[in-house]
Amino acid sequence: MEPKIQSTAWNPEIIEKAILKKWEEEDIYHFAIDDDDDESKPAFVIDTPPPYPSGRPWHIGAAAHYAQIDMIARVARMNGKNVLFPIGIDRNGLPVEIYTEKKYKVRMRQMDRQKFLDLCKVALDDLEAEMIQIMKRMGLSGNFKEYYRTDSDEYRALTQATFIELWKRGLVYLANRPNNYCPDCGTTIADAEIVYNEIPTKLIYMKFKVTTRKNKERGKEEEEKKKKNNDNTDDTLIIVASTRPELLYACQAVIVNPEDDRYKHLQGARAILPLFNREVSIVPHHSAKPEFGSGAVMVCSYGDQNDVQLFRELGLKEIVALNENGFTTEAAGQQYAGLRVNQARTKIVEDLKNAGLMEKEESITHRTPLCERSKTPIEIIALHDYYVKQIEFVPQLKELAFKLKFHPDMHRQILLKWLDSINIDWPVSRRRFYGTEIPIWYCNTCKAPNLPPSDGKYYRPWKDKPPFEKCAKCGNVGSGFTGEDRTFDTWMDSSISPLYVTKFDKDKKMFDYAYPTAIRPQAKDIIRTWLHYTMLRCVQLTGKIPWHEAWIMGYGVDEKGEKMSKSKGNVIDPFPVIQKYGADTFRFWSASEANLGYDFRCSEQRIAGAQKFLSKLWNVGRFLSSFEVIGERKAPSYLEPSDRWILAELARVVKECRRGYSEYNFFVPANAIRDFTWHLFAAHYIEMVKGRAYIANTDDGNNKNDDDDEKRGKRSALYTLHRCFSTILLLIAPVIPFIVEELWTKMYSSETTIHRQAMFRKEQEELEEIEEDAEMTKYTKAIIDFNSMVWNKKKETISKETGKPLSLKDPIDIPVPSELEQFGQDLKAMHNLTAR
RNA sequence: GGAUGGGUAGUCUAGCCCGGUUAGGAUACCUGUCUUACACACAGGUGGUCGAGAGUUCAAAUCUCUCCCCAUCCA
Repeated sequence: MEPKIQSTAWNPEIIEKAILKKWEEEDIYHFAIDDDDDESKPAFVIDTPPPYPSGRPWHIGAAAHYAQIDMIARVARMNGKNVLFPIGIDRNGLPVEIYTEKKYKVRMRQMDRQKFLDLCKVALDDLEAEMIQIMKRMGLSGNFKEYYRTDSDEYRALTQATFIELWKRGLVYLANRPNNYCPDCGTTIADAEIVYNEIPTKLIYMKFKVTTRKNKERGKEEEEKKKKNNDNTDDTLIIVASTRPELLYACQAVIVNPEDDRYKHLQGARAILPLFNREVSIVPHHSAKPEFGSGAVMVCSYGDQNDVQLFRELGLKEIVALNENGFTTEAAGQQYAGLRVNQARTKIVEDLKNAGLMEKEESITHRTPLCERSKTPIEIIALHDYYVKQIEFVPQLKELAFKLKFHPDMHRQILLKWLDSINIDWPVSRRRFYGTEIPIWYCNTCKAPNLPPSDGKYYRPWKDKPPFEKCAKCGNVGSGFTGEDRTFDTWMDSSISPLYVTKFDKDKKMFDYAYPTAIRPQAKDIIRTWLHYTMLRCVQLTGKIPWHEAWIMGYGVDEKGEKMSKSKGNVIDPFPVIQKYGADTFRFWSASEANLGYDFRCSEQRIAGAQKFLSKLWNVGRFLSSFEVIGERKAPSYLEPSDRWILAELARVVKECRRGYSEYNFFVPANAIRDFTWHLFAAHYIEMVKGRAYIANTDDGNNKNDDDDEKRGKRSALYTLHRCFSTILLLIAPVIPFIVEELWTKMYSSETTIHRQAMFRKEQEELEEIEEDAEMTKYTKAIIDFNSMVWNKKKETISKETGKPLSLKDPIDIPVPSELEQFGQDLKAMHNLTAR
C-alpha cells in the first residue's frame, strides 16, 4: 500500500502557511456566548498579557512565552472549554515617547502635543504590525479579529470610567508628598518603576563646626584617653560624609549612631552647616552606619527614601531643594539657585575646597536609584499627585493571594513579599503625554476638581471642553474650567485587562459568564506591578479576585544564563528563527526547554535540535500512513502481547501528559511524548511488529475472520500502531499544532481539525484502568536490553561473505529468554532469529 | 545586606519534595552501519569526586548544618 504521505520531510515553510490560512478561513478558534453549543460549555478566559511594542527586535523569550500561552488555550479547548484567548497590544506609556523622540529627533515638550501624539501613533503602528505578524506566524489561536489596543478610545474610556468610579468611592486623593521624580522624563514615578545601579561617585567629607558648651565640659579623663589612642580629631568639628553635597542647604539634621563612641559626646549638640552657616541638631539614630564614611550623616530633603522617613520620624521641616525641572531653588541662596544638580554639586564642592571646609573626597560606588525607563538618577521632590489607595487593601490582597492558585506555587512568594513592603499608596498621575488622560477639569473660580460622569465616554481635558458648565462645588457658571493635562501611570490601563476582555460595564451577560477569568499568564518580573495592580483594581471594582489561577513563566536568558537586554546587546530576534526552523520547531523548543517557572536558555543550536523530533514524528507518520487504519475507536477482540505491552506504556504517557497539562507545565508532556515516540514506540515497538504489519492482504482487509492467526496478528498490530500514533498526535497537538494537523487530516480525518478533538478519550481512560495490562510495563527494560544485546551481537559478528559486521536483516542464532517468551514470535521476526 | 531560584560529564538538563540496583536524557565528540518510514537515521563508545566540607543513616545527588560560587528580584 502506498503511504498517504509522500513527502520525505516536514517542510514547515510551505505547509505551515497553508494550514494557517485554513484555520483562519474556518475560524476554528471561535468563541461565542450566543452559540448554544458553546454557551453550555464552561468559559475559559485567558487574561493575555498585551505586549508592549517598545522597539526592534522583539524578544525571543517573549515569543516563547506567547507560544506557551497559546498551549494553555489549546489544552483548554481540547478539554471542552469555551476558550476566549484575547490578543491585545499595550500602547500607553513612556517607551514610545522616548522611541519617538529619538526616531524623529524631536523633543516632546517643545512641540505641539497633538502632533507629538500623532507621531507616537505612527511609530506604534509600525512596531505593532511586526508583532502581530510574528504572533500569527507562531500559530497563536487567539482572537486576532478583535484585537484590542490599550490606547483606543474604547479602552481609555474604560480606564477613565473605572477611575471616576474609584474617585466616587473616595479611593483617590490628591497629596503633596515627596515622591520619586525623574527629571529627564519630567514626571513622578512609582516605586515599582525604579531600578538600582552601582554607579561610581565621590563621597565628600565636609567639616561642620560644633557649637555647644558640652564640648568643652568634657572631662580630663577622656582627653587622656584620646592622647593615648593617637586621636588627633578636632573636637570643635564633626566630619559629615555625603554623596549628595549639593543638598547641603536642605540639611535639617546630622545623625550619628547611638552606639558610636566617637560621637557619643556630641549627641544633642548642634552643628553649623559649612558655606550656609545654619545650625542643625546632631541626633542619634540607628540608621546611621558607623562604618560608612565618617559615621555622621546629614539628613536633607531629600537625598533618598531614608531621608523622607527621617524627616517624618524626627518631625523636621522640609526645605524644598529642587523644583520640578530638577533645578535648585531659592533655598540654595543666590549663589547656587537655578542650577542643575550636577552644576550645583561641582560648584559647592569647589567652594568647600577653597574655603578649607572639605576634609577629603573618596571614590566609591553607590547604589543609585534610577528611572527604569530613562536610566536617569531619580530625585525625591515634593509634588502634588493623585494617589489610589492601596495600603488599606493589603490585608485583603494577602488573603486572596493565598486563594489564587499559582503555577508554580513558589512564585506566590514574590507577591507576598511585595505586599509586605508596601508602605505608600499608589501615585497614579504622570506628567507625560502618551497615556490615558486623567479626566478632571478644575474650576477657574474655586479650583475644585470636577469629574465627568462615568458614562463610558473618552475624555481629553487638555484639549476638550468639559461636559458640564457649572462647578459642582462653588456653583459658578461663567468662569470656565481648566483641563488637567497629566496622564495616568500605564499600569492604570493594563490593570483592568480582565475587565476589558470580559466586557465589564458593556455586556452584563458576557461579564457574568466570563468573570472571574480562568487564568493570568505572565512573566515573573512584573508580579510586583501588573499582577499586583490588577488584583488591587479588580478587587476595588468588583470585590472579586480577577482570576482563578496565575501562571508565571521565567525569563528567556542568553546562552550564558544572563538576562537579555537591549543594553547588553544579547537580545535574540525571534522572527528569523521562526522563519528558518518553522513555528512548530520553535514551539517544541519552547516547551521542551522551559521548565515551568524557571529561566530557560535561548540558543539557536538547541532550537535546531528540537527540529529533529518533528522530523522523526513526520517519518513515523509517513510510515504508518501506508497501513490501513483499523478500529480507530474500538479495539479488536484479541491483542497480541507486544501490542498490549506498548498500549500499557502508552497509558503511562497519557497519565504523565495529563499531569503536566493540568499544571500547564508543557515541559512534561513535550519530553514524555518525545521519549516515548522516539525511544520506545519507533525504536522498539515498530520494529517488533513490522513483520505482522507487512503480511499481505488476502482479502479486502475488513474481514473479521479472527480464526486466522496471521490476520488476527495483523489486525492487532495495525490497530495498535494507529492507536498509539493518533494518541500521540492528540497529546502533543497543543504544542506543535501545525505538523499534527497535517498528519491528522492526512491519516485520520480529512474533514475535521484535530484542534477541536477531545484530548483525553474514553478508551484511553479504560485502557489506564486495566491493571493486568498495566503490569506489562514490567517487561519494558527486558525488551530494550534484549534488542540491544542482539544488535550488539550482530555488530560484533563479522560476516564470512562480506568481511563486514552482520547486517540487521541477517539471521543470527540467539534464543529468546524465557522471561520474554510471550513476545517470542515478534522478536524472532524482528531480528531474524534462527534459534527455537 | 535581605529574599528567591540554581550549582549533576565540554555544554544543557532530568532525578531531589517522598533517601535504596551500574546517576537517566539531550547535544557535542569518536567508531561502525543504507536495516521493508527516517543518514534530520540506526547501533555502539569515550566522558561524572552529583559546588566544598561535616553530620544523620545499614544506605545520601536526594535529609540536616556550615561555607563557596552563579542568576534574578528587593533594600
